[in-house]
Amino acid sequence: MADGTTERVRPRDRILETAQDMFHKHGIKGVGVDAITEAAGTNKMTLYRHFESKDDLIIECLRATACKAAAIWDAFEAEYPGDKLAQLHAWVRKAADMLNADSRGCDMANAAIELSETDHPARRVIKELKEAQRDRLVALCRDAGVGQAELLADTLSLLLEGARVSMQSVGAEGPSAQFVRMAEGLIASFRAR
Amino acid sequence: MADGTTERVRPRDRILETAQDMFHKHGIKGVGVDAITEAAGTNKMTLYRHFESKDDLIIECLRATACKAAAIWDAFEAEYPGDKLAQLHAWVRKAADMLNADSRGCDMANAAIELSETDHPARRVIKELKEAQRDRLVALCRDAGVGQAELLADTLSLLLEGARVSMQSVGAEGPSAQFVRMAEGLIASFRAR
DNA sequence: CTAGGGTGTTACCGGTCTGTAACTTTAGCG
DNA sequence: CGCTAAAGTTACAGACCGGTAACACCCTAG
Repeated sequence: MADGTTERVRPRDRILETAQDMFHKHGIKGVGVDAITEAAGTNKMTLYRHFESKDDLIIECLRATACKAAAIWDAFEAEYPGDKLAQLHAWVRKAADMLNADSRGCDMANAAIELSETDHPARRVIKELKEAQRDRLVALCRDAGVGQAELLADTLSLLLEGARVSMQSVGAEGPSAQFVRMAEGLIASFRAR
Repeated sequence: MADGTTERVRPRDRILETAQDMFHKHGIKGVGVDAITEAAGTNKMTLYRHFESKDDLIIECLRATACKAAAIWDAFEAEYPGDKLAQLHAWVRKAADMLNADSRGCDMANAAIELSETDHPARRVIKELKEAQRDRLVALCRDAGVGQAELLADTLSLLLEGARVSMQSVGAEGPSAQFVRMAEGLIASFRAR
């Protein structure tokens, strides 16, 4: 009780934060609600008072991580106000940094793979959030003055998605090591047109 | 013998085939050994007489799918003997075909994501098999007369890997729809250098 | 025909999972 | 202070999981 961190934050927020972390590290099907509540310093009943089900918790976690990702995007605009091309390069750099710092990839993509049931409630949420991120990257490419902005944005998307999954199957020394070179080369190539 | 109507496939092979299919469709953690044996028309005891554990079965399934993938590669050489550039384009076409025909992506990548335990026995197998595929694609690019063959091969790898996972999170109308255009554009770009 | 190995069947073990019920304790607040 | 709502505790239900034991069967090789 001396440490205020576990006491100050509401149980719901502690559960959400802990669940995000554990889902990310061990996968959704790799962690049970008991483990989450224990790590969050609470209990199962409290979890089920705040979330309808584990699926509901999963969805809330995905929304929360997407929210954090959006904050990172906002930071680009704050760092290079108006300079969309600089923001695009910052996006590449940030993506590479996150690749190096964490080898578990994208929570939404991982969830889509784990939750193979086509009617899983999290699927439509994943699609929504991913489409929003795609729209944002397309807008960034377009505003950076790139012709064929959609194609560049989609190519960068696939490259990053591929790098994140390649990281997990062959490690950091695999193809993902060249991500920055690939991305920068693509941007230069599209701008030259 | 020579009785084609009742093709008696050995239980081990039936189990292996069925497990590959079910792991692919529902994920590794999404299907139990009971479901596999039932679908294979046998029982759990027989499975454990042929495989040490579920983990062992997983590994054998991955090896089997990698073997099938290798056969597809061999088909390229058979179809365009000696013409490595044609084989590379065939690789792109085949990859796109498989993307359209099946939305569950690569078994090895999916397994790497599902089996988040860093010391899981399947992990080293996945890495081996993926590295072999990478080597093969690098060799194909090099023999096709492309400068910077490694970089092209790695870029194509990431694009395909990304397309397969994007397919599962945002669907076929997402960025993965442009895979062929991206890949062909890249090959042309690398060859022009 | 017989022996034996591969196979099928049933039952079971110990553990884990999501989710719920009933009750007690705590914390905030007028 | 006392009231109330939130949170903690314990126990449990019902299903599923990977894995094993014991035993009956059947097909074929010798």
